[in-house]
Amino acid sequence: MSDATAKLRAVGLRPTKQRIALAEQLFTGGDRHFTAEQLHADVLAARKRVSLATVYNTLHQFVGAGLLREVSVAQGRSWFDTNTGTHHHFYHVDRGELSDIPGNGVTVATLPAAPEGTQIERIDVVVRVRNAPATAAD
Amino acid sequence: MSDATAKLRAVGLRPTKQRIALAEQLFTGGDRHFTAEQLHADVLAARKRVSLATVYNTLHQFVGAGLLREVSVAQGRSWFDTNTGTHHHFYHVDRGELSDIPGNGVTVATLPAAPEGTQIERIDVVVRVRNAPATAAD
DNA sequence: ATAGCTGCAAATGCTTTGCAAGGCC
DNA sequence: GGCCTTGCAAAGCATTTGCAGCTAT
Repeated sequence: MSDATAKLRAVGLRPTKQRIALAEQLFTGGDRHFTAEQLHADVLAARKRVSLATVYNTLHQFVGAGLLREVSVAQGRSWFDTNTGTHHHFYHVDRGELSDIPGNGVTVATLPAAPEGTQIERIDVVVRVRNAPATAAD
Repeated sequence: MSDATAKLRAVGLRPTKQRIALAEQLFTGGDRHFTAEQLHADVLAARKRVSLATVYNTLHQFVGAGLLREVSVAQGRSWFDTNTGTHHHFYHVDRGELSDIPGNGVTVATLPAAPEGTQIERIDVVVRVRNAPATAAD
């Protein structure tokens, strides 16, 4: 029926009701950026009952399974992204919203050498934007 | 005596004992990266008495005054940086340490257009590194 | 049947706040 | 002296955890 089930099995997670509900919510439609609470609210709105604790647990399992990516943009709140490919973000400071930077709007030209004994895991680029001030006339 | 006092006055902050103690701790020596608790421990080690609450409050005042920059790399913990110029960071995932990327090890080649009605405030590049696995021979 | 999951609520960890006492100008 | 600061402890949030009951296989 839903391929959410298949997706879960593929990464070795038992397809339970709540994991399926969350997976359908997340992987249906385009890319999404959200916090645990937002997702929880969405699932409840879809009349599926899942506790916040389970949302958190599941989110981390999904990240571990490579189904999601976690993004650090604001202290005190975790953001998740269904787009696990290479791309970067806009973070709207005033509105507290995260969005993908379309296409290859950002390119990191020079790669730094990782410090002794370390290797690069990932590069995160966050372009912080804010409401533009009113134009001259006003 | 200490130019910490002058620095504080320059940004309109009354030079109190604790603000001076924190400023001296921060702006003496090279660039520093730290969390509120680390700074608190350092100040106590220097035999200055400042409460954690005051450290947090002061840190935010310093950020507001442009004396410090706040960096978001890990959820649940705020990092601060005495280097307010344009530069980027390495975040050592395994050790939970933040450090500057020397020189211009990173260059953002293409600047994305900010979304309608917004303007770019700042671009943060965080290169996440982790311990390199043991080499082949083991 | 059984190992793995879920939900609740309590616990945790970082950060903020309220308010009385204290310090700088 | 007056107003801004500080400190303590309590409050606040987001997130994690313990454990009994439930469920997919």
